[in-house]
Amino acid sequence: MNLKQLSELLGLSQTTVSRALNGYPEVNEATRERVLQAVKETGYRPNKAAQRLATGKAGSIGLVMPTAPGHQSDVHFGEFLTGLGEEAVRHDFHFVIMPADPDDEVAALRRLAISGNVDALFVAYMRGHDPRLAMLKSLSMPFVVHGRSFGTEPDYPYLDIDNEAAFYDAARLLLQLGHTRFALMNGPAHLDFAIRRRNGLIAALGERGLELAEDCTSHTVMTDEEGLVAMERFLQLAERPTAILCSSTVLALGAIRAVNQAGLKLGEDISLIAHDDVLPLLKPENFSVPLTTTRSSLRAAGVRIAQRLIGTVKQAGPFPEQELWKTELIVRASTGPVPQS
Amino acid sequence: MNLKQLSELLGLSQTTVSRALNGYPEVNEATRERVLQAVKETGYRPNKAAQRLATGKAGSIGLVMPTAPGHQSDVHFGEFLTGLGEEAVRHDFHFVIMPADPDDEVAALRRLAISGNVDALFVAYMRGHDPRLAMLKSLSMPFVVHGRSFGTEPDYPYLDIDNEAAFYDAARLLLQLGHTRFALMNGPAHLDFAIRRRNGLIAALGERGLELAEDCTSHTVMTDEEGLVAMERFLQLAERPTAILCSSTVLALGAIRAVNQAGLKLGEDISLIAHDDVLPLLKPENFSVPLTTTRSSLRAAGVRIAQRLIGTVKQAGPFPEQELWKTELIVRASTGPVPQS
DNA sequence: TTGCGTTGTCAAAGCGCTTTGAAATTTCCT
DNA sequence: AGGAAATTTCAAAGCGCTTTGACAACGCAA
Repeated sequence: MNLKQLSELLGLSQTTVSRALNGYPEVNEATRERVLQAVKETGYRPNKAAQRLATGKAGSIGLVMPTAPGHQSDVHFGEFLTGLGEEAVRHDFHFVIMPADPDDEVAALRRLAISGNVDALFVAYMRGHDPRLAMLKSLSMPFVVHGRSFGTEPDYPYLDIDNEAAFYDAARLLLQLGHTRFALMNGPAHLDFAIRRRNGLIAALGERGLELAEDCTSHTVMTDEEGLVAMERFLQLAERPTAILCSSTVLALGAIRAVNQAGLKLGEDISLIAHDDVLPLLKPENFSVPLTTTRSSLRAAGVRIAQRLIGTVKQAGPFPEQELWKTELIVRASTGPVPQS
Repeated sequence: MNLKQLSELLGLSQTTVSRALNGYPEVNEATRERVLQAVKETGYRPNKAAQRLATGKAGSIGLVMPTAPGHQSDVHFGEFLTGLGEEAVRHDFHFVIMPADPDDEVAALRRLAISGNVDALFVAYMRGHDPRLAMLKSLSMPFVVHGRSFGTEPDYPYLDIDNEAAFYDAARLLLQLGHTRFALMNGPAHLDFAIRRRNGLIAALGERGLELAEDCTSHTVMTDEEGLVAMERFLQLAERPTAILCSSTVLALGAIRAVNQAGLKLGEDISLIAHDDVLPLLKPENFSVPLTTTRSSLRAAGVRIAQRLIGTVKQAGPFPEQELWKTELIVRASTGPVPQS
């Protein structure tokens, strides 16, 4: 069933039916009723591809999903997608997801944009000096970035959390508790959030004349295995750190296993603060020793970015171009005063 | 840059250029070279919507993502998607994801199909007597179901794991260890896998003249909180169960917390077997007491389903219509002989 | 009655691609 | 050399929709 058939059925022209459907004013109310009724009866749905071709709009936002045979799937991605979806469903928008090798992200993004399948782009996993930004700007397609790109002029639309402040504040808390030996379990070194969190920690330490030792820093993908390995390394150091900052509750999971296996007590021998993306699977309050965290909901960020993206496509703007969300520092039992020894 | 412009640039007709691009034989090799060269230089990409409109194929597979403001995001969904993506990227396919309220899945699926945006559909979260099957069959669009629908003639294309055998085997193991008091922590009662796993357990118990008590069964969404609550309830029973079957490692996470809080020892006081979807986040071997599991990789299932779906669209078939994968029973430390008491 | 502004409807063009059927060109065989 | 066959290219139609610009039909004032 297509427009033509429907209009023939009704004895109207395609134009009129199309207008009736799309809420144009220049059509008789009675006619509109009749059309709507027919749509209900026939179950007619406009062909999206044709609509897209005719209008240039498709009601969809595009994103690239990094994936590869060996590539670990990332819970953060799923959680974020849920947030996007929550908003998208309200506007009858959908997603076009292009899976791509992580090395191929720039090209994949370009393909997605040029394909003419999407109205707007969402970009995540930002890196320092991210090459995608220049490409995106040249594209004249709306986009919003989750995160920022360290070292690039921040003149693009983004939503980010204040990673630097988060870890600065977290470090300050631990400093006030008397800790002086810090370690950082971070995400991959080239990612923007990792850079900023590290800077936040270094800034706080610097104020007390302290430094972050090289061997007390780990940059890895954020899995619990890597957390375990990193923590085991820290624990074998001559000058064992007593305060750990951790970029993810996933990493913390492994780290805590290492602490337990070493027979140490979290919150007493070792204090740990992790960043909490509010993953439904990993609630800091449910850890055997509830975790002190810097918190910001990934899902909420997804909702907000979808709002901005969809709003822009629908010209419902204007939206703020840059948003920087504060994180919450939530103190639980995994932090305590520095142990006497 | 579109086909017309490109063809004018080359002094060829659109037809020839199109044919050159799509690998048709009736075009001179030299001409093809020239076209390919021009494409490289201009960065021309065919408009997908137009292609879709003209051919009826779009190189995309559609799926519905259940989502709602209160709705917990589901790790399993993300993991599965990764699997699909891993295969899709090899064929330059993408996904069209339609977020939809869980109550609206049938309608959402129909919208997605009729929209003309997708070549094939993937369907998950199957229920007993699932109403989507009849709709799908009437649609004349390829689809593959992950799971099955209990109570419906299995004449549709699916890939499922043998849930019944999995829990039957798991129960047998525990029976051999002397356990007689069983409990089941299952997923939502209307879901197909939950029905079959329960049946598997009941069958194994039946062979020994045992029954599964009503108050030793819980059907909940699979979060660690629900696992905790369910296990707490089991532990307060007069005739406390000693053998637990658990439909997810996520549930197990909560269950184990309850066991620990009650001062009991997993693998001694309580034996537990969980089904393991091989979530990267939740490795059974990394639990403080490594978990005995029935295992089947969700991601691998995703890859396989994508193969079948894409193969069908590309007419690369034939593919088996029905596949039933065996699960592995992997014994670790969370199971032990029934405690003497 | 004529003339004018509204209102409701329509035919036709166009979005960018594929594909059909025919035409132009080249190649081959006798 | 002449004609058939094979190769290469093309013009035009069509996919299903939106939108422009024109055209009836109507009511109403003059």
